[in-house]
Amino acid sequence: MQGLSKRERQIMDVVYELGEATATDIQNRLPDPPSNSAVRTHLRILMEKQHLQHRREGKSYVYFPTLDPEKAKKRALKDLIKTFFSGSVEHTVATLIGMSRDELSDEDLDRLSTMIDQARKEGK
Amino acid sequence: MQGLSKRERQIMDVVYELGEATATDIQNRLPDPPSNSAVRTHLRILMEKQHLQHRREGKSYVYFPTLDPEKAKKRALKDLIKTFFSGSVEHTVATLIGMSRDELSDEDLDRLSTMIDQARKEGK
DNA sequence: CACAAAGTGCTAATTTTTTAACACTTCACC
DNA sequence: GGTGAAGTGTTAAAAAATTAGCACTTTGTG
Repeated sequence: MQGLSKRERQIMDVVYELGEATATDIQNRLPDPPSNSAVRTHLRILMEKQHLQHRREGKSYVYFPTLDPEKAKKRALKDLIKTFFSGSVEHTVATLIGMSRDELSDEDLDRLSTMIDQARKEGK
Repeated sequence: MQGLSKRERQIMDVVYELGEATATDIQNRLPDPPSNSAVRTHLRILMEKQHLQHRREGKSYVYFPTLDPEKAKKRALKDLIKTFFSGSVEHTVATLIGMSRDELSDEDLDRLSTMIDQARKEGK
């Protein structure tokens, strides 16, 4: 009962991806979707565990993460870097750029260069 | 029985982090460590599921991932970017640099600049 | 080659997760 | 304010994951 089960993890991932979502939204995006009722049971438990909040919207509830999205992103990145990149940010960025040369336009690369220059200045 | 259970995921993460590991190595690094015997049962299942291989070394087996580490890294990054960054590599790199200015030396940043320049040339 | 130490695999029981049924609530509309 | 469609919460059964016990195997050493 500690941490998140596999299904719970999947649901949190959907919520993070969408930003916020109803039970039905989630059901539609879950792999091997269970009944709507089953999804709602998970949502209730995720509320108890404080991973989700909800607000009413018309007839239904809209669920969204308790943790600030920025923090969630950073945390996910940090964990991944620890597991797969021996904690090396540089190695991670290198892989990222290497694996997606196709997807990055010259403008994207320019913006990244600028960001790095700025980091250098601010770091000093 | 499809995909990885939570424990199995934890074990795979330890193996990726260490590169290769014995049952005891893994037991020592697992949160709420179960018996050595329990760990070994998971390892056997992960072999059946083709996520791990092993070789004998002295008395014990040393386990390592079936999937090429490079591919594993890229895959993990891709999933995370989809879930947390709407698929945007640029946004991911930006967050990465932003969140770890402290950890990156000027030399690291120089190397990253060079990498980006190179990506720009090769992309054309 | 007999022994002890360290390691292994199988099995079956326990615990956790996952599920859907069903009765209840909310809302729009006539 | 009655009706139906859409949504909700609770509960308990079913399925999956997790665990440790124990008998077996391997290896090094006298």
